[in-house]
Amino acid sequence: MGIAPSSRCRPAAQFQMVAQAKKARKETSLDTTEPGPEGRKAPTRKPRADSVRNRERLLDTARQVFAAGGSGASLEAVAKGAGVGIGTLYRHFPTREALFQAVYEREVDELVTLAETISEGVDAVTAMRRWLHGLVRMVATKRGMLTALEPALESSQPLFSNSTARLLQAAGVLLQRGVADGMIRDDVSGEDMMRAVLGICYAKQDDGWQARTILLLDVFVDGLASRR
Amino acid sequence: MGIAPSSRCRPAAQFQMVAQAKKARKETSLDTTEPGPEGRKAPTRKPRADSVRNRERLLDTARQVFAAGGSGASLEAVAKGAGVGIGTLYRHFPTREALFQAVYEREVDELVTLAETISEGVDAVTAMRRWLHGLVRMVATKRGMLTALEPALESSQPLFSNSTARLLQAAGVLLQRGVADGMIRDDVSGEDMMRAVLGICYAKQDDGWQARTILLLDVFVDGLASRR
DNA sequence: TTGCTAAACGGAGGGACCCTCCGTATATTA
DNA sequence: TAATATACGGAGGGTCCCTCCGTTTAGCAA
Repeated sequence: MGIAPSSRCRPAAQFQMVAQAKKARKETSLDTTEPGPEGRKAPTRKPRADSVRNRERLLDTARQVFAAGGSGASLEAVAKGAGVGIGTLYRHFPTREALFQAVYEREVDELVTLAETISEGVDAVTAMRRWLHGLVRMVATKRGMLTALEPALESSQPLFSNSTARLLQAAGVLLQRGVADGMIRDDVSGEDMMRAVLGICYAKQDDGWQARTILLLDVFVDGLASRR
Repeated sequence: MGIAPSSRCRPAAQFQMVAQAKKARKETSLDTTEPGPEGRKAPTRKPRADSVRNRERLLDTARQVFAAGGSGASLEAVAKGAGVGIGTLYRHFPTREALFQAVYEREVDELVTLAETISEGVDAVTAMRRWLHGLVRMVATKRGMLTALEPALESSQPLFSNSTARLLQAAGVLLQRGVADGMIRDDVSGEDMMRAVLGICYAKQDDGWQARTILLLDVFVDGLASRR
């Protein structure tokens, strides 16, 4: 019910999370090509098949559950939907954030790809505008996406996740193009911009939502493009 | 954790709230000069002293608790802090929102007053810029304020609260001045603007927060001021 | 003052979730 | 096939939500 679909908060849990966040890390980055900084002692076993399968199921289910119910959706519902115990869910994704991150990594990928392809043969401001329109369209389609992008703005994590960094960088590149051409002011960073953009995207998605949001983003881009 | 300090959501509670929202109304508007549309039958009793006192205490405590912990803060903490039972809290403020609304009505008052006084003798765009800077300063001071303003963007309520309406109107008036002078585009409503502005104000409040936010709002205002 | 009674109080209680812990089950490997 | 490193599941303790109802008390009239 918050400003996003149902979204937000999670009362006092955050205090425990602080303590917990550390021992998380490990399992989350299962796919980052990281053969191990320390030379593995034993020639580690192959990961168990059921583990891999469950992880996949959890991700699939989480995607659906979050899309339907916002980030506030129950983790227990995700576990049940995936047909695994709650313990299994927590083992794979020690924090709520870890799960989000894993689920929506792909969404971010789409955005990054879009940023790369969209700027072909148009001026920087137009490219920026198109990218943001694309972003709105994607957010409109998959309501969970905003939730996923939210952590991109969290400065709490010491060094943000891979996909966050890539997202911010994609924004930064688009900005830079404009700056280089003298079409966009140079005092706004990719992070700044994404904060404003995602902020504008929040809010209840009622009828005219998409059109209004695009208008507001255009206004913002106009502001970016106004030299002063 | 959310984008706001701790903020947001309230898992599944919202379902019950739907059913509950109706019987709320009444007590909340205790101070709106409303002598009663229907002629009172019996010459109603004077409200009990303890009731008035408790209501006041709850508001005071809630102000502090929300400021410290965001809107996600426990209502039970508020009740305990005020030295009353949880039941008493719920009798006075049947929904979480009712409590917010009552607590922050005054904050909105400040904003509205600011909007009225700030536009003395300056052009419309400058007035708008100053008002937004003032808003950021206020948000920075009282962290709970954003939480309070959030419902301003909820289109869920059939007709929004009094203070919400006044806030949006204040924004609208500032906009109109600029439109009349031809300095501000005419296709953005007060509601649109507040959505963008409050959206931009969200996000973790880390060190450079205030300065960055002001920059982003300036960019937005530049966008508003660019005729096209 | 004293009683009466409407109004207000408080907190137990049933639910939903959160996250942890640990005994049990099983996929890999030898 | 046996040994064992891994993974599984869910009970359990905790927080918070909101409702319900027996108890207390402030206003008012006698």
